[in-house]
Amino acid sequence: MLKIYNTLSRRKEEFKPINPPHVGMYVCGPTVYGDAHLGHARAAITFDLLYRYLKHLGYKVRYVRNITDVGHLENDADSGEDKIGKRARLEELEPMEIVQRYTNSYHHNMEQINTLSPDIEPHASGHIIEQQVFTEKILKNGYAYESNGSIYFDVEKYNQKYHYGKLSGRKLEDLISNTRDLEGQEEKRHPYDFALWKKATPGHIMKWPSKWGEGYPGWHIECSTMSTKYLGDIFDIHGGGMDLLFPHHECEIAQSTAALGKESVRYWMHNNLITINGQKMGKSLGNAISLNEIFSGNHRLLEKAYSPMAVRFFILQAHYRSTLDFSNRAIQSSEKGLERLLEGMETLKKIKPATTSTYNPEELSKKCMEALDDDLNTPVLISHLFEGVKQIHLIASGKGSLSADDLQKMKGLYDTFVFDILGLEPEEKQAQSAITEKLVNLLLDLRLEAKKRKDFDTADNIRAHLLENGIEVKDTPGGYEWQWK
RNA sequence: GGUCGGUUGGCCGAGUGGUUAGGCAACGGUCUGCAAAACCGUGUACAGCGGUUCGAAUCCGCUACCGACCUCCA
Repeated sequence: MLKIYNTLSRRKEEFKPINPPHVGMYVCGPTVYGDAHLGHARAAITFDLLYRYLKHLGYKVRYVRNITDVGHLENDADSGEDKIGKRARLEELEPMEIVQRYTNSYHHNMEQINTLSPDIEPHASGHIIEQQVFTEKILKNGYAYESNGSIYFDVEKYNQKYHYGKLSGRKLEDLISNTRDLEGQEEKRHPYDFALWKKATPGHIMKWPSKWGEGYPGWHIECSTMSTKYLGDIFDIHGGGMDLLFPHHECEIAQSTAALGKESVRYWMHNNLITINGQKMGKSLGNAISLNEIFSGNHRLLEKAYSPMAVRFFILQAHYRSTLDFSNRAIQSSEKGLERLLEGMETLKKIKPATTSTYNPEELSKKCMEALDDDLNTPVLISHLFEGVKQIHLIASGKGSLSADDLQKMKGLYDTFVFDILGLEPEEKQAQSAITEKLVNLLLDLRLEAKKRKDFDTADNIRAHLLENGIEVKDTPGGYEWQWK
């Protein structure tokens, strides 16, 4: 039975869909004004894992992940400007050109790390009207007010009936004393009120007409609007990064509750952040490593390039609710661990069935399921898979055996957990043309003959040269194996 | 300042009242012409101080340190 940690209750809860076998799942996607970084990968992989596992359990999942392509307010010296618009001016591009470029780039990266596409990927810019309608509902219910062409959410009014801060564990009184003074807040009744619709300043390039004048939607309204549009007023799971918990998700709850009179989300799930040298990685901190940089090794903090699968495995080796500290050393150990796991699966393929079994794959399978059922505990799952690899080697070296039936189960288990659920895939080996293969085999045949003559100088020479060219040779009794390194 | 979370062996990272997490690295051995791979074996880990308990890394309290959120962020 699957248990997931619900941020709302701060404990693990049994997962019960509202309308089984259907599951609705909404995840906050990227704001497309820059390349995706490690943090985007972690969120995407966390919820990809959940998506894959729910499907494995037989649920019919609708996975919705948005693309934020409407500029949000940026709070720096150029306050009032939005990110996408600012980027567009710098690069002298149409805002939608920026959006398209980074959306494409995001999709490409997500494909590289082997995440499945969401079933629906709504764009905020394609739902301006819905967001206006949603805002009107909140206005009509009396939880928002118009001020100088902008619409703000009335947090205090809301808090009289509901609890603003229930998700992040805050009280309004605390918020009152802790809200920073920001520019341009005279329009708001209270500093913690937030915009549902913002009037466009003259220089603002991304804007749409509305009954309140030219403007653009507020920071949080797109998620309330699009999640309920595609998943219904009440749906099962809402996910996102820990950093979105407040204020973003808190505001979402307030908006949806104010508009619909009920809470939309049953289970709130948050993945933790990736740190670099113990510090949060973030664009604003300038220490974010983009996925393109990781895959190319082109970043001052990187000793070398790391493959998409090394990144995926690295992320899965930590529990999604723990911070994960990135370092060359840490990801290199994951890289090697993944190799060992995949090689174990190759070894498994070569095992010949026996009449009896010394190992029970079903117990392993059970333990793996239990790990996932326990709030997606992938590190424990992976540790079980490594235990299994130990058994595979034992059996392959003749110190154990598997019946044909158990062998089949073992293979099925690994395919299911490693490929289908963890979403790992064998590294792409260097393209092997038939002619290369023949030449390598020819060299190794010659080496074998040299070895028979006890001409070890020649044999070692061939092996060393092949290794220089990325080919690793392993001797076997009376023969050899080789692979691209 | 407020709120929340963390501190596990050389590194990463699970666990959470009594039993080996796991990976990487290291060391010894088997195998090998030598390697590689594989296998076998090896680590007196739970920030500090008190308390509860037959028993605590795990519960409680205090202290120290680190981090996150409170501002756009995965």
